[in-house]
Amino acid sequence: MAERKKFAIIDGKSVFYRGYYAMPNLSTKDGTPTGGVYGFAVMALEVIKRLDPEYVCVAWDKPKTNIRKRKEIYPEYKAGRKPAPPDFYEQIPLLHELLEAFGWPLYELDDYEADDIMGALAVQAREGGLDTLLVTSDLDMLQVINGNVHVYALKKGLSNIELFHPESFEEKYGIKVDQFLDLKALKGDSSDNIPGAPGIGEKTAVELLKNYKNIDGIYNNLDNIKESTRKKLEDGKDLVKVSKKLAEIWTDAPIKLDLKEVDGSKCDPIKVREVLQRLEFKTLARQLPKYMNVPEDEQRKEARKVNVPSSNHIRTPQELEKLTLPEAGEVIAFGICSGTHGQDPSLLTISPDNKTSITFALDLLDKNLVQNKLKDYLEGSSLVGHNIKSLLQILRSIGIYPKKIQHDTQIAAFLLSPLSRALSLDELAESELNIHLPGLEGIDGVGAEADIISVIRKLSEIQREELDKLPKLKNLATEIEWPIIPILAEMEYRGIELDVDYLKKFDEELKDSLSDIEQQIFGYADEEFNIASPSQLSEILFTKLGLPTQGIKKGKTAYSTAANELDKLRGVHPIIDLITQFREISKLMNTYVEPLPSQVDKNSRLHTTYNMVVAQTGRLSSEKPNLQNIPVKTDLGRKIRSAFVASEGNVLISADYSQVELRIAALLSEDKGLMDLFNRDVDVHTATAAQVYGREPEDVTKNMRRDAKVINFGVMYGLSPHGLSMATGMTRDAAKTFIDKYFEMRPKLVSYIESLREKASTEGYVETLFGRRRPTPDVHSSNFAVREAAMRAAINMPFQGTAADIMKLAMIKLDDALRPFPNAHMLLQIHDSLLVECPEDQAEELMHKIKETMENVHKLPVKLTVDASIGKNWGDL
DNA sequence: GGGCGGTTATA
DNA sequence: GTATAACCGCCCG
Repeated sequence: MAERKKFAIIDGKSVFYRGYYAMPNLSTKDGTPTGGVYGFAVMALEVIKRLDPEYVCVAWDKPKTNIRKRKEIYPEYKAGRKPAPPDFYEQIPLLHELLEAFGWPLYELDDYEADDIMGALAVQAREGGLDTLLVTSDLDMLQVINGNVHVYALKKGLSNIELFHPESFEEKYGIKVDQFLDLKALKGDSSDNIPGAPGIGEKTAVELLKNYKNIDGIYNNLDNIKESTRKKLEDGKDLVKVSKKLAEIWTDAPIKLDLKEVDGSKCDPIKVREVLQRLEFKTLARQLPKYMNVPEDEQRKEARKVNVPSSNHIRTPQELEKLTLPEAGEVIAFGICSGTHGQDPSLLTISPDNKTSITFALDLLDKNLVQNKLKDYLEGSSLVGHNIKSLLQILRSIGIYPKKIQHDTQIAAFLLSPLSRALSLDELAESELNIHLPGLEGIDGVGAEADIISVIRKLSEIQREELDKLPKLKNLATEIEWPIIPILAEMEYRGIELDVDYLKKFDEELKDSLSDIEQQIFGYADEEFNIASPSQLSEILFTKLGLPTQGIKKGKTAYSTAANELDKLRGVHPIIDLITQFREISKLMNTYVEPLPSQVDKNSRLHTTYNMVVAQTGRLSSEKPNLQNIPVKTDLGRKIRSAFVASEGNVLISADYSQVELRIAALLSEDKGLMDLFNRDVDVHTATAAQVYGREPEDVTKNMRRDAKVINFGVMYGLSPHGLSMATGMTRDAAKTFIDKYFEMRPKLVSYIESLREKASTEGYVETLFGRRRPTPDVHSSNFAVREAAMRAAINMPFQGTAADIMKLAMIKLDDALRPFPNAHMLLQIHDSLLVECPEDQAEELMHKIKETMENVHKLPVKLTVDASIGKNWGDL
């Protein structure tokens, strides 16, 4: 027997309403509210995916007229409902567009509520032999359940669905489906303002219905019902009657079910994609039911519309031999490898012009042959690509070292729109070109290369036009971002040597002292527990040992056990110091000592990956492993640094910019006093303290210098008097006086910070000396904390960001300066610090050269100072 | 296995 | 008070 076809009827407004409140703040870039539409789409599609119905439609409550007839029966019906907020209604036209794209008709009728439309359609569907699925967040519909009509009730959350059919209904409520209407008539419904019998709730009503079947049965047996309940039933008799009429779903709405109209296969996938894109529902676009997706061959065709480079696959030496390449010039390229840093390269595609693309099967071909063929061409050309740093790793693995970068679409996307996290090629194809780029996986990699190339080409054209409109940003790209790419690629590829044996021995020592400390902690706690679990630790400290909780921060569940909170308890109980030691050792073991040795290559070298498109300020970040947070502050930590060593015959040179960010604050604000301190080479914190406290520098105490240091840094983090008093332990008043005095001394710095606030508010972004931008949308947040945090980030960005730009520029200059020393290599960048490896006999000369190059990186009105040193390992520096 | 809170390493 | 990455425990699906 053929399965019955399924018909889903969605209660439009109720689902939309639930969605609206589930996603309160969603909006598109231009501020159009979209939360309701999103919530609706997620929930409706979830249901469609689960049920896979052949037919779908949406029933809608027509505004205002829809409840007239029930009001005639009971004027108070649905009274007391608050009007929905304006952005609720604003979204309805968007919902209509989405429904049209889905191919789901929307039915609405004067004088009939959505419930009634659903009821009428359900009856007709049953007569037509369909199974009907009512999708709603309103349990009223339960009364129409029967063997062929089921209800899918959406509950809180976006994918929380409860199915009701006659059996599950009975299980949940303890009565039969056909008693539901009477239940509602008895107990009422506050959301629709249906009265019911006053004083009768769900429990009583269910009990009565179990015993007497229905309302008539109950009223015929009043004598058998206990006094108090009987009284309520008698008094409420009229209201119960009215309630039943109100709650009853009508099935006589003048609507005719037309199967052609509700046929789900009418969906227009291209339009769905367009609408979802306009609404910026990117995740959703990837989670559509299959039939709503544009077929893959269609997607290919579309991608090729951008242009159609003919693709040539080189898989044999003969094919490689025959190939002729044009003159070096601009070339689009991308490559794929299965390892990291270009290891196990499998494929390289280049496109010298918009008519040609050539793909090299690197896994099949001899690397030397490919190198011979391509080296001069690629090293003479300028590259266009998406994440060129990875591409360079692949090229490097076959002995090709291009230096000229024309355009990187990933970095350009980040420069133009740093808030966007969607920077992968397929995401950009989707968002910028409206092209769905099928992944390479699963289709043998063949055929997709031409599409990828054309997407990169089109993207780069668009981005270059955008950059042309922002000359400073364009300059940043060409002078800093593009040239730093091959330098970072080289640094990553080269890696740094790790003394694995040394670390393994260190690990043994740490293990011993950790288990010792652990035992002592268990001794004090008088039980074993997981010290690494903040909740268990908090329980032990504050409940079992009863340590004072006064002044200790509280998290969501327990009192905080963070280091600064435990500090307040030092001396109160010996367990505190032990925990601090336990934390330090386990952190070092778990994050550095144990994982790092397992990540070295066959030459004992560690290779990090620098990311240029994460930090909003333009800093690099380092990952897998992060080599920008190798410990240095504690003695134990420095031992880990000592495991980073120069290779045989070489030494390491460390070169750190001293106080860069504060120097940049001085030059950006043109504060003469601050600039003068740096240009006179004096200790800036001591000098600041001397000025604020009105003393001679030699009379400045350690504490005075410390306070001055806090405020010097604090200014760059956008600090408040409250924050300062917290950090220094001064009273609020003392902090305020201190700050006032400081601001008096640094008038230009103060006005510059004010101008940053202003710029963030009015222009919507702040920028570095070199034109790198950071958008500041949250300075307009209605949430005070969010708004203030955004302001602080905005104030900090030009300082931190300009420092980052300067360091990158220094690396570019240094790359040039080191050219005569082919055995000297930059290894690591740690924001304001560079680590270089070179032969021992060149160290002294190179150290001075590095210092010189970094200090004179750019003509600036404030002197930059670099501290440099030489050693056999990083711990010595 | 993924997401999140809590914690800590660096600049 | 700025900017990150990575660990662990814990809860969920």
